[in-house]
Amino acid sequence: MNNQQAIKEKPAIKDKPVIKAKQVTNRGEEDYIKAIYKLSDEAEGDRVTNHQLVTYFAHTAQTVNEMVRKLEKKKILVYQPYKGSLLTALGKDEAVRLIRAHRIWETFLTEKLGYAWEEVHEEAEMLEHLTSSKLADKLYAFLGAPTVCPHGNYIPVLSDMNRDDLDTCGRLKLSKAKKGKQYCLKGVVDDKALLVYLNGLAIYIDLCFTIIERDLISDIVTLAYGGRNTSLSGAVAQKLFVCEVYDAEDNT
Amino acid sequence: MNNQQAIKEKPAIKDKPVIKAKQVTNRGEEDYIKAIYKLSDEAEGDRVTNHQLVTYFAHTAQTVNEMVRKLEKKKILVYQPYKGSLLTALGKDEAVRLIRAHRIWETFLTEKLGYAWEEVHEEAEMLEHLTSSKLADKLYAFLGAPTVCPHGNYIPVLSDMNRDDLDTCGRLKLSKAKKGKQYCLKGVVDDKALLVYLNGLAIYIDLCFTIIERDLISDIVTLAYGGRNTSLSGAVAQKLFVCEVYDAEDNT
DNA sequence: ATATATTTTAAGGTTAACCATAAAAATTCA
DNA sequence: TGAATTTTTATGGTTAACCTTAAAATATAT
Ligand SMILES: [Mn+2]
Ligand SMILES: [Mn+2]
Ligand SMILES: [Mn+2]
Ligand SMILES: [Mn+2]
Repeated sequence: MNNQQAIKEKPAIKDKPVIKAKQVTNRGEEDYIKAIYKLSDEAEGDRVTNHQLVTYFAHTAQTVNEMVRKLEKKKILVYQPYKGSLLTALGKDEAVRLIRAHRIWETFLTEKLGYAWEEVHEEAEMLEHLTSSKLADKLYAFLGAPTVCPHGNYIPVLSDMNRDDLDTCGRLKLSKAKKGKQYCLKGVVDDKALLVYLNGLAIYIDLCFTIIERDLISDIVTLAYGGRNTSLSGAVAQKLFVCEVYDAEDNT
Repeated sequence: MNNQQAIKEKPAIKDKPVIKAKQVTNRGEEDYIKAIYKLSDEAEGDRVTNHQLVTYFAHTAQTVNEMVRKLEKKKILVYQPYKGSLLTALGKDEAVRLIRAHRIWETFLTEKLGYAWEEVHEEAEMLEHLTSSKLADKLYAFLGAPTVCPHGNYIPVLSDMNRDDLDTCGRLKLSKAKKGKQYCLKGVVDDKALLVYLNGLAIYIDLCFTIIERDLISDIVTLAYGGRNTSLSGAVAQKLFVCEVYDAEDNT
């Protein structure tokens, strides 16, 4: 209905249809991979049970089973009924890639755009799925190759791909810290309610404090910092990662 | 099956399930909105026919019809069979919001991450759908409130929301330019093949040139710039937007 | 060793976004 | 004013990612 129908020569420059998103894995699958990677830290034998995924995602057992079986077919994990799932090397690479992208975005949003640390997780949770290695690497370089995200968690690099202790390395859960010693906060679990709670207590990454009380019966840790004392439940203390401070400096 | 089942007190800080992506419109719909907005520039009476969408997306007529009817139900457009679709005010706002996000991302990718201008469209095409107004505004401020994207197209701001001439304002298609006059390239259609082609010809935004030949029979424009002459087809010239340069400066 | 509880899976459903085939309706052209 | 062409729409499919209900398999605890 227009000019050139017989003159069809070179692949001329013409209006191209919008590109189709054709990814290998999609958001649903990718979030399962990350979840299994994360949950396998705590679980015995590193296996992640379907039940863990049911509670983590608030999906039905049926849905979890379907997803797990699908990822199994894709060689991303090995699944044993009643035992749980174990990521393959392929699956771990995927997980680390996603966690890397996630933390890079979180760093970008806080460092460059001025987001608060409790605001970045949701955004990163979406952006991570659209992040090619190229984009991740360019962003990472732009940020100056940061080692940690705003919550103090390590941003993995390629050489970390198969390290299993990504989230602990060198750090200690505050719940395992000892009375009388001094610690520095180096990481927190990225949970919005927790982050807002910590804001209210003026607790942030790199804060140093002394443990002045450790009540093992009520499971309460009491910290002293900035001229105040704060008591935290064991549940919260389990979500804070610290390093011991050896040189006893003044930190009022 | 664990510690506190009777002690259910405050909304305690516990593991939250991963957030669910709950957007009002999704990628498919959003790309239709943008397409209708873009195509309505050229179309008569601003209406966009289903046929235009069929060729634009390379979707079937059936699919286009379904999407159009769905968007109609959502009050995003008004559709008249055999006539075409017209965006409502709501639809236009959506379109401009998306175009704004798209161009902001493109600017970020080139200005901050060093992407080439032909590499950014696909990335932006995905990122735009995950961009809240908050994110768009923060990115925009971070970029220093740029007026144009890497392809020279205007980045709309809120006050532009209902302007219809977003993509022309003040500029002229090179295909309409006159022999002997001098012009400055101010914008190009964001088409990858075109961008790569222009790279090869050392043609970029803000290049100034003189039209030394305008062959209306063969539909060819010949430009002189940087000590060279280049001939472009009318099809290409239609995708370049220029401003006339009045002060005849030296630009060899 | 059973009974109970938990976990898995079978069977079938929903919605979104696509597809194909073909009938119906409107437009355009001679 | 037909006849040819184009546009729309009715019907029915597919896949991905969720769901419910309920049966089957396994684990655990007495
Ligand atoms: Mn996070
Ligand atoms: Mn995610
Ligand atoms: Mn673009
Ligand atoms: Mn898009």
